[in-house]
Amino acid sequence: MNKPATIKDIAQRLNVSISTVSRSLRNAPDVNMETRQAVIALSEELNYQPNKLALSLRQKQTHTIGVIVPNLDYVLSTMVKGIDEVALEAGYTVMVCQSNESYGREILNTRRLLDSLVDGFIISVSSETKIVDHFKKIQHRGLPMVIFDRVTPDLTAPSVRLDNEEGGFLATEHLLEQGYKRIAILAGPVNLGVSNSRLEGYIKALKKHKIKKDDNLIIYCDFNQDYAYYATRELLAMKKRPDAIFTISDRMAIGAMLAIKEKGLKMPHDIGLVGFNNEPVVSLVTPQISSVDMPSFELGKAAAKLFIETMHNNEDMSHVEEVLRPRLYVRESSRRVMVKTGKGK
Amino acid sequence: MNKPATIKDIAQRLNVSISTVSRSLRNAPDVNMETRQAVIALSEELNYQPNKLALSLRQKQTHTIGVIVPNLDYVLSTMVKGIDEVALEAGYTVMVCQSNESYGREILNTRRLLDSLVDGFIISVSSETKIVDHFKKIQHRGLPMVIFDRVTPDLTAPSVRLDNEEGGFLATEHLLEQGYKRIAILAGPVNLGVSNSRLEGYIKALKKHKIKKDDNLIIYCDFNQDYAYYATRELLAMKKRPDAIFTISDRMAIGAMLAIKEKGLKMPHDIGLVGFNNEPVVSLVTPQISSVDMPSFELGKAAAKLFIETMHNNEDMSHVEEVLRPRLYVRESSRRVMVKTGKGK
DNA sequence: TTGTAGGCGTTATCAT
DNA sequence: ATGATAACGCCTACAA
Repeated sequence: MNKPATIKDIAQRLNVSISTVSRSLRNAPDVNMETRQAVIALSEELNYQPNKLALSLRQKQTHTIGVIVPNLDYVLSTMVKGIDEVALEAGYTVMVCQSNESYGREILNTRRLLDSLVDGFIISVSSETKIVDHFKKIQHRGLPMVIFDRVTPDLTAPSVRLDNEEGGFLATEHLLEQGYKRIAILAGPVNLGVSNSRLEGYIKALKKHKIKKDDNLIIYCDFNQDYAYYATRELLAMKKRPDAIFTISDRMAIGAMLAIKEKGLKMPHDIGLVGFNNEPVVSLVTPQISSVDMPSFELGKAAAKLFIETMHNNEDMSHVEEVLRPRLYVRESSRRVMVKTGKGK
Repeated sequence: MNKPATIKDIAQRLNVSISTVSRSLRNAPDVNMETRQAVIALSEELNYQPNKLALSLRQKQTHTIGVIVPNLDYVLSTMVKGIDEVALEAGYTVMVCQSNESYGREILNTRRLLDSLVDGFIISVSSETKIVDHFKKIQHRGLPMVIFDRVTPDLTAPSVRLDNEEGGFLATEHLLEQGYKRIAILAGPVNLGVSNSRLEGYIKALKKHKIKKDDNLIIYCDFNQDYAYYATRELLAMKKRPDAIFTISDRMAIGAMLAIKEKGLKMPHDIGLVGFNNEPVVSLVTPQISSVDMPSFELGKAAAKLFIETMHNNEDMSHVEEVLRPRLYVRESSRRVMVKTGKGK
């Protein structure tokens, strides 16, 4: 039940004024060595910790970063870990809110964090979000904000993301090089930036290899194992079925895999499969699934670093755009011929 | 750049005193209808939000709960989601810190959260933690604290956990009923409570079925896929190798599975396997792995509810112990004969 | 070198 | 019904 000590307590016990104590504790210039030492000694004895609320109230910063993420699955929780690491290092505390991919929830979270007087935001946008006024409100308040992973063109803010187009390109070109001809793509929700970019990469690779795009092989579906399963079933029921599938997430790759197995097709012989994210699960299933690696931890760290910079930098950083390069991990699900890229992790 | 409005702003614009505004906003009894309405109207127009720092400073509560977890893997992040849900509902904000299974980091997190003046704690203990003085400090401050999932006998605090012994019992008895005779267990780290309890359940089941315990079949190892893999290799190299393995986590079950496959043994025919937690991954691998379900989300919610109760309740709740019952999901890795328990999820 | 006083935004007590 | 004022814990001119 012992209440934390305050500078007032220390001042009283030492018969000095509050300001002297305050000064001593923050080693201000004008203060007698002896009094200072006495203050420090006593403050340590009493286990003095400055009251953060009072501090924050006074200096109008909470040293807290509001982080909003659509969920806490493997990839995002790894990113958050990266953010946490860097933020802690820089003396910031992180407050994480999940929007559960819900637009309404995201607005709520933004408001809550704004009410909590966080010093700024690090954000990954929910898949449901089309209007971003709630985020603009943040900027309108003059608070720094960094977007990561899922960026959106509607927001002018510093951002960190993977080169998703490159990722889509890598995956698709790999399949082409393995001799697959009719490559389908399970792209994510239509409005989501990452989906589009990965799709762009897919199209680019086809173009480069002079394969003409077949819209029947481009399936938009939710970031979801079940959807991917059903979508794949339909793909495999086509007269001219695809001989390879690129899914823009591993979760979807799993769904596709289940449908492929159910149909009795063998990977990589009958059909090739490549996922995205390189989550641990891809090397646990049989066959192991090739996947484009998402450097989650690094990306999280980069986002936090960029935030700190934005924070300490008066210049306008809103056009800074950090792009990490993806790498493909080739595994059993798509390896038919000699391997050209990295293997395992 | 528009700074948030304060009651002072409102007071000035309305030519009334600060206290009148304050009263109007918190519909206190003594206040004129007209002035109140004027205040409310303006406060809405200015989008007034009370400053949480000032509030907290004044009333000495932050409405924030500090949550410390060893990691944010599937199980724990689901639990945190449960905590979050209930806390939000009750008007609390949650601050999550990961200890990364590190004792030192846990101490650091405790201190940070204490410094942040959280109103209390919801904690799951790191596997490395043997001394719990840092947690006792919390109680010493008079702050409520609830332990969940990984409880420890050294701490007298309200807790929520799974009946781990029952879980161990269920898994083991199931294997026995499937006709397995030599059942090995990959128990976790020795000091960890959950490990011991699940092991207790295992032993209890053996006793009940008059099988004598063989210490060579009890392997203590880290909560870790690789360790489990190597441990299983050794088990399978024994002269009289086990014909079933119960691992106290799914991660470990995966490790065991890899070793089993490598050895060329078939599940469930040659050897049975049961895991713990019932993570989604167990039904993605081949064969699908039987597992004791951990109701993570529910457990998280229960922990938060218990916290809120403890908070609002003056009585001593430190001996309240909520225990959730586990349930076994039988899958391919251990189903040899007629099924008696639930299937799928 | 040290102390006094005002303020951060809010609520609560006491007058008016 | 309303207003002044002190207080929460801290910092910082300014005064001494």
